[in-house]
Amino acid sequence: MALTRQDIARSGLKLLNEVGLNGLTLRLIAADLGVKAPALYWHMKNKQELLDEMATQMYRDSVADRRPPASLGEWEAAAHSARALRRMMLSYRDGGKVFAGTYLGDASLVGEHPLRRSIEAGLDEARASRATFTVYCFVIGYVIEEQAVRPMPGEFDERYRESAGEAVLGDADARFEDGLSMVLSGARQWLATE
Amino acid sequence: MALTRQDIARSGLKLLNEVGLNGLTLRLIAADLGVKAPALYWHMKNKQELLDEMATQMYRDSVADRRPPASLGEWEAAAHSARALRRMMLSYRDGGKVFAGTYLGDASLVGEHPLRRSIEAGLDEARASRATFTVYCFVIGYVIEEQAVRPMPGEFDERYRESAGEAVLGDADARFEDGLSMVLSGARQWLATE
DNA sequence: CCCAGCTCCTTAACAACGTTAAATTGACCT
DNA sequence: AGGTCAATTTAACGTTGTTAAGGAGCTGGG
Repeated sequence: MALTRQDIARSGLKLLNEVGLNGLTLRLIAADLGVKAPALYWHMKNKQELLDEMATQMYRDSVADRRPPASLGEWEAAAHSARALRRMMLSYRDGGKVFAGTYLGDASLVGEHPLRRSIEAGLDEARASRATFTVYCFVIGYVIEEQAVRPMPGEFDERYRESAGEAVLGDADARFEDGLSMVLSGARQWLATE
Repeated sequence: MALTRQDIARSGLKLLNEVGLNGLTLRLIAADLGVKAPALYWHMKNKQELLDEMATQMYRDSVADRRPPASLGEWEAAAHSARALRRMMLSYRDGGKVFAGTYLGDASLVGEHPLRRSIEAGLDEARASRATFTVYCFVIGYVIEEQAVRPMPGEFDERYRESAGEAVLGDADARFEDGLSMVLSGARQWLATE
C-alpha cells in the first residue's frame, strides 16, 4: 500500500518522542515505515516540508481536544483552547520548536475563532484576531521555554538547576495558569476599552 | 592572537544574517575567523554550546539598549525592555529561534528585575517574576511567529501570502504594541489583585 | 641554553546527513 | 502482451558535526 504524507508525518511524530528533534533523520523515518530514505522524496520536496507536515498533523490530531464545550463562555473557551495548545506541544519532545513558526499546511484548521459569537455580535474581527494572536504567542513562548528546561515531562536540563530561580523551577502548570489568566484578562480588557 | 568564545559567537552572529540558521556551519565560521573548523572545538565542546554562546552574546550586546531610563515608571520600563528584547531578536535573521530556549551562559545578565522597586517596597518577588516571565514569553512567541513570516525585515515567506489574514500581514510593530499592552495591563492587574 | 610542558591550532579522517539521478518494480488499462 | 504511470530502490554526491593525532610556538625551570 502506498505511503501518504500523513503516514510519514505520523511516523515522524512518533520517533520525535524517542530521539528528539536533533536525532530525527529521514533515514530513521523511512526505516520505521519499511522503506528507503529517497522514497520520502516522492511525497515531499525536502525535510522542511516534512516538519511542516508534522506540525500540521500535531494540530490535526489535537483538534478534538482543542474544541471547547459549547456550554463555555467565550473567554473560558479561549482558556480551554490555550490549554489544549500547550498540551499538544508538551505531548511531543521538542514539540514547541517543531510547532512554532512552521507553516500550517491545512489552512482550514486555523479557523474557528473562539470569539466567533462576539464577532457576530459586532466585535471588530481584526481586533479580535489581535487578541487571540496575543494569547497564542504567549502559549508558544511559554512552552518553548518550558521545554528548554524539561525536554520531556520528567527529564531536566541540569544546567538550569542552579542558575535559574523559581520562575523556571516551580510548578510549570500553575505558572502557566497564572500567565494565561494575566494574558486573557489583559486581552479582554483591551477589547472592551476604546 | 588566540581566539575567544566571544570572537566565535560574534562571527556566528554576523554570518547568521548572511546565511540564516540552516546555512550556519562550523566551517563557515572558522573560515571567517581565518582558522580551520576543528580549532573551534578547543573553545567549545559542540555546536549547541556555540548557539548558546551566540544567544548570550546577543543578550550582552543589547544590554545597553535594554536598560530603561531611570526616569521611567516601572511598567513603562517593562514595556521598554520588552521592546528592546524584540529588537534584539529581530536584528538577526532567525534571531528568535536562536535565542528562544537556549541556555544563557552569563547568568548575571538575567538579573535586574524591572519591578525591583516594587519588590523592595514589599511586592512578593515570586509573583513579580511570574508577571515578567509572562511578558517575556509573549515577546519570544511573538517574534518567532513574526520571523517565520518575515525571516528578515523586507523578506517574506510567500506561502503565507494567501492563507494568512490580517493577523500576520498587517503592521507588525503596531500589532506587537497592541499585544504588549494587553499583556502588560493584564500582568499589572494580576499583581494588584489578591 | 635547552628541554618540558602547556596552549592553540592543523591535517586527516569518520560516519551520518539531506538530497539527486537513474534504474526498477508493480499495478492497471487496452 | 505491451505500455503507461505511480511508487520505490540502488547508488552516489557533497557537506556536516565531530574525533584523533600531531605540530608549532611560547613559557618557565634547571
